[in-house]
Amino acid sequence: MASTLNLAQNEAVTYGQGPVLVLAGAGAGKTRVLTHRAAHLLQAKKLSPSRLLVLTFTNKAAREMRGRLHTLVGEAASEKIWAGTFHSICARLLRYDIERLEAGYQRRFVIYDPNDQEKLMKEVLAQLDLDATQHRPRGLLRQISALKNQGLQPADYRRRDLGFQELTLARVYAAYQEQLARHNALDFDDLLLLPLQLFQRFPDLLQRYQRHFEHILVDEYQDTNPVQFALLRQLAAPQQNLFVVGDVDQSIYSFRNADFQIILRFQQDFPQAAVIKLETNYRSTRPILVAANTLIDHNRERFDKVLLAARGEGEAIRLHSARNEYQEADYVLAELQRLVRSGKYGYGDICVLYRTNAQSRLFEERLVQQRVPHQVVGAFRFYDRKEIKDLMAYLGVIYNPLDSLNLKRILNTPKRGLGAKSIQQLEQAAERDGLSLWDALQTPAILAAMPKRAQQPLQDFLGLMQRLRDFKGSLAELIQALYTDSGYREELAKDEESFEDRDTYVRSFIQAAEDFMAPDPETLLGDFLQHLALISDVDRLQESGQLVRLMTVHAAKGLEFPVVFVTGLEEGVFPHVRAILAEENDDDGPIEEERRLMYVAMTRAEDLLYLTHAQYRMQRGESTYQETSRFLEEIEDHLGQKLSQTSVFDRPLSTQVPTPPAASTVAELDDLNAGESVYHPDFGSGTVEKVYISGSRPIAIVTFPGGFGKRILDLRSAPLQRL
DNA sequence: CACATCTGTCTTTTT
DNA sequence: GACAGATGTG
Repeated sequence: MASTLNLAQNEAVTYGQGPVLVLAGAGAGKTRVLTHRAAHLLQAKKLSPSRLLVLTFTNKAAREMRGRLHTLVGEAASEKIWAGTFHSICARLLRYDIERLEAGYQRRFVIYDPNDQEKLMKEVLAQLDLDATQHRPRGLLRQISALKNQGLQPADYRRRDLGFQELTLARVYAAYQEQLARHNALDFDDLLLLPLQLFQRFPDLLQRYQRHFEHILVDEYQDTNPVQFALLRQLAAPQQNLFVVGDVDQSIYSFRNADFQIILRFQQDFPQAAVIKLETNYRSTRPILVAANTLIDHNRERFDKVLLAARGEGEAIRLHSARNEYQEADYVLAELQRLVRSGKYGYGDICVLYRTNAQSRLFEERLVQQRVPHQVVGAFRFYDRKEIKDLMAYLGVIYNPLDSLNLKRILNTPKRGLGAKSIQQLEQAAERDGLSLWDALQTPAILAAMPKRAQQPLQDFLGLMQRLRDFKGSLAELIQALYTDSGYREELAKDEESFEDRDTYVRSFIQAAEDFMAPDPETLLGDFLQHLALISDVDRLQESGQLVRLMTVHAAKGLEFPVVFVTGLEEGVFPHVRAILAEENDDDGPIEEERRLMYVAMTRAEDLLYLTHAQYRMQRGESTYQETSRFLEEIEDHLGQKLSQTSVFDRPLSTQVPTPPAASTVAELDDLNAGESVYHPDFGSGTVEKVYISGSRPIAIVTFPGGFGKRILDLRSAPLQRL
């Protein structure tokens, strides 16, 4: 077995052939090594660019690598290499050969995102006469995803000895898969699985790709899932010229079936493998690194590795205990404003991290109030906007008429008077005649049988789609045409208040189509739709501009910032409750993953690291007392101040401020009426707008002047006092 | 048929 | 506080 080598970056770059595993800690220059390895192969080894396959974790990473290779090996070569995520590369392969599979997929397939999947699953459940409240669509989809990732097809699974529950799952799985094929749609799992099936069924195809890709480079190898591994292993089989880089301690995607055992097993899977360790961190100052090392050392399952700081001493980590989430946001805002005013840092040097997207709201509100330029990565995505999705649905149907899900979405968008009844009748007719919804629409006899008042709208819709499908012009012109000709723009214009915003979004969507480059005009629409489906949140991180960035820790993987705030360090938030619950059931996996996540968060920081937590936080409409995160305790010795000092006044509100016990609060406020004045410790005094019961909960809507606006408060728990 | 309002449910991370 | 689904109203 090959030995483990401690090499400098440049030696790793030029290291021999055959399988190579580079284990590199955070900030050790993984991306640099990968990029230079690519350049080395292209230049010194005279590898033809199209023979190089680079698999990155995000499309952004691929784009950036191309950019850097640009300067290293020239534009022509960098454009010719195959670089992208597993998903986008697989989609590309499938576009060529998917029709070879018997399931009935066609070249022009579309990709269904989780929203689409859920809609489809609801239809499947209805079709099987299963109650969607009893069989949760999301739960079923998760289980199906797990089966797919074990390589189990519906038929394979059925053959097993199944219990009653599992039998239902087997039926649902089979029906779901059949529906996908009928829609000519793939989900994210299929995107990886179908190429594997193709390779198994058609060895000639596999051989072609094996011969084609002489070298394969993989980034973030610790987050590879078993299906991706199977693909890699097959593609790399003949020469095993596989060069992977990763860090076990940064494996944070197990919920997506990533398995860090794959990186741990590399030497067993490839006995010829050389293992190179890069243990010098060039990113962070010593206090940050020492704390991060201390934290991750609490994990049991890991390779022993300590990061050495190439940079010297720096400022101590700063801890802040806020009373509640509002004051946490205030602190972060005040602090980052102070840093910017000091002149040492710009807004673009600062990043605010949190565990869940829901936490972003307060920070964003404050940033807007204070007019601080910022960008929220993820959260509410541009492509999730209704108007954009509606237009995308049109494009989807134009491209792939079998996409009945999107067809149903646009049949009555904008409103044409085709309600649920008409659509249902159409579906039944299609079902009866074994036609797709689209083909049913093309059948005169079916149309004639529709109710009178649906006739004209249906004719109009058909005419519109016909014109759009025959449209000659650029992609941007097509979208512009469908925007106006469908009457969609007119419908948006009816709401004067929102029209300007929405129209602007649509125009930037059209601009995006205008800017979109595809190698072949023939496949432009397909490429564009694929791009939209596979684009990730960080992919849209704006490169330029001095903007404060807000994102989840997951989204921050691979990024670095001079100043980082890690917020919400509370038991239940970070680490997340789910992990804590698993731990109580003797499963330490999830909590260790949370710890790795914390490790990732901390190691994003170059100079300054802030850790914050709140003692109270609103969760599901209730203000709850939050225990300090265990992660803070684990690194207590390395914090600029002692945790205990701040923990001392971590007292429940009731013992600190003389607030009446909950029961009497409700009793007292029970007869609260609109128009009364109340006092809230966080928002000050306000006026009651409305009092009502929501379900079993007494709710008051209170307006607070002074920037806090309208708040919905649960009277059982809100610390309100009458004035 | 379209829109408004109410009610019950709910733990996260994403290609 | 968000969201989906149900129910009520014009």
